[in-house]
Amino acid sequence: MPHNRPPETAYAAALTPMSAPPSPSFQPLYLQIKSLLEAGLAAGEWLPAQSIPSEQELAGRFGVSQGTVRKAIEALAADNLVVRRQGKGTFVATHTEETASLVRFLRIRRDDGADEQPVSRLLDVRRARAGEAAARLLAVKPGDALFVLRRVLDYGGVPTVLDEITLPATLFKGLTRAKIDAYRGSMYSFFETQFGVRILKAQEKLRAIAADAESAQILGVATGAPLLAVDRVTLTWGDRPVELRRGLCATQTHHYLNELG
Amino acid sequence: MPHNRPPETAYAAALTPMSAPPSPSFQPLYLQIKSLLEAGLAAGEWLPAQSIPSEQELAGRFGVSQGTVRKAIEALAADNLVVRRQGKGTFVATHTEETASLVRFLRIRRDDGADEQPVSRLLDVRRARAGEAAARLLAVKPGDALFVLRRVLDYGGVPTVLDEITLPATLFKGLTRAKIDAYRGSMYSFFETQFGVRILKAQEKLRAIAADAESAQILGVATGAPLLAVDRVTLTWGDRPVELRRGLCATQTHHYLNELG
DNA sequence: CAGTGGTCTAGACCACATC
DNA sequence: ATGTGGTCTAGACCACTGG
Repeated sequence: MPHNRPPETAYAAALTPMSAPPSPSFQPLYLQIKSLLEAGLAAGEWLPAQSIPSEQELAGRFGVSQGTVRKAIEALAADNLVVRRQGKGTFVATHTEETASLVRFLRIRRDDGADEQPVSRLLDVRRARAGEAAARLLAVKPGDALFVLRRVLDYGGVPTVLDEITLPATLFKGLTRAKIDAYRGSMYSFFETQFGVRILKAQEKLRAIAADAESAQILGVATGAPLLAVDRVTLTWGDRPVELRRGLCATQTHHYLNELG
Repeated sequence: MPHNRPPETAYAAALTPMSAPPSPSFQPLYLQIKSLLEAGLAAGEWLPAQSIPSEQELAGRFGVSQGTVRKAIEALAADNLVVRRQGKGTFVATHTEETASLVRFLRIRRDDGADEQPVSRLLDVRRARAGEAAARLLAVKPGDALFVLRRVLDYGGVPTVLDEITLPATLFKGLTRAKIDAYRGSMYSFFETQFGVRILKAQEKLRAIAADAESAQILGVATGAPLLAVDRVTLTWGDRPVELRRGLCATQTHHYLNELG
């Protein structure tokens, strides 16, 4: 079998094998293929929970060996973009039907280690306009329309986390309190299925602050009591920010868990 | 080349290829080899910063192909146990001369994003005996000898983190204040080079607490001010705990950064 | 130059899921 | 029986390092 086969699709024409003349921005084949697959995923070519083509199929399409496609897909799986299932196929990752979603994006745990699922209680949904800070973090213009919703997470009936969630209105057109109340499932599953907004990663900054009167009342602590403030920026494809979230956590019986590898 | 070659060393005799009769606790060859290499690392067969044998060498020693050894080593590298350097070899990971160490195990950052290296100031070193809680977390017996040291991390000259570090005396024989003061480098580099204690991973639990009088005075905040409390259990080979650490962080100008993948 | 890890290919066979 | 991903092998060539 000759090493240089003819390109079989438009894809293959864009690929640069390692044997090509050296270039300052060279990428190995499998990373180029990973990027192509990532672009397809971002473009919605394959939807969450659907399977992507088999390794054989992709190898033929790209004009490379199965092993090279495998390395690309393994890299996607390492980034939590797809899930591989032996005997079945490779599937686009989703926040629905995924227990990992709660573990991945909700780090609050009971002190005794028991894994207790919180119950979410929506307080209010309002419209607002982006201030300077929010606009910068969300990559929108100051004055752009936003949704701001607040909710409480009850752990074993005890209010423990007060979340204020800020969303750009353009990405969440038609969001209403009724829709949120009607939805069964996690917030990010809601974003994904109802608005096509795929949450991929997030950055959190943690601080200790003193509770203001309102937060204290909602969380059942004294005004001025120390609270764990978790400021999250949530990202989708291309590291575009799509959510701002401030969580205030009462840490008398619960804590924020982090594993350092 | 025949598929079934004779075992070349005692290692190879212990390996179970996939073609063997199915067993309840089967592991693929590359994971078995990973375990063997991990055992060698834990036993100190290759010391930090030294190189391990080449892929070819190991493939011969284990009686498997180079590709299988490669997968084992790649898994070790993903666990931060070794570092691969093209053209040079594969090296045992170390906390010295490693900028990643600070990034990996110290998550406090300045709010403005500038990466400022903290300066460590040792307050005191004392001997103590393990209470119930410390004994359980450190897997020692209550009453066992401990070292407890306290230090302050100054960021830009401003005291920001107050650490209380608890160590089992058996693992850190001969630890004195003078030795710590004399050492240039990170705490974990100190453990590694002076006591042969290799820090591999850690688990942190974060809470917001009110500053007691002494901590407040050291950190330059008011008594009762909210502080971020970071309770860390640090682990070495075999997930054996070797350090307990409580960090109290003033989060007026700094925060604890966490990336959720 | 030789030796190392990094990429890529080709093909065999195994384990699992579905029909 | 078929198709999927998972393991393993063998060998080629590339890229980087150092003598």
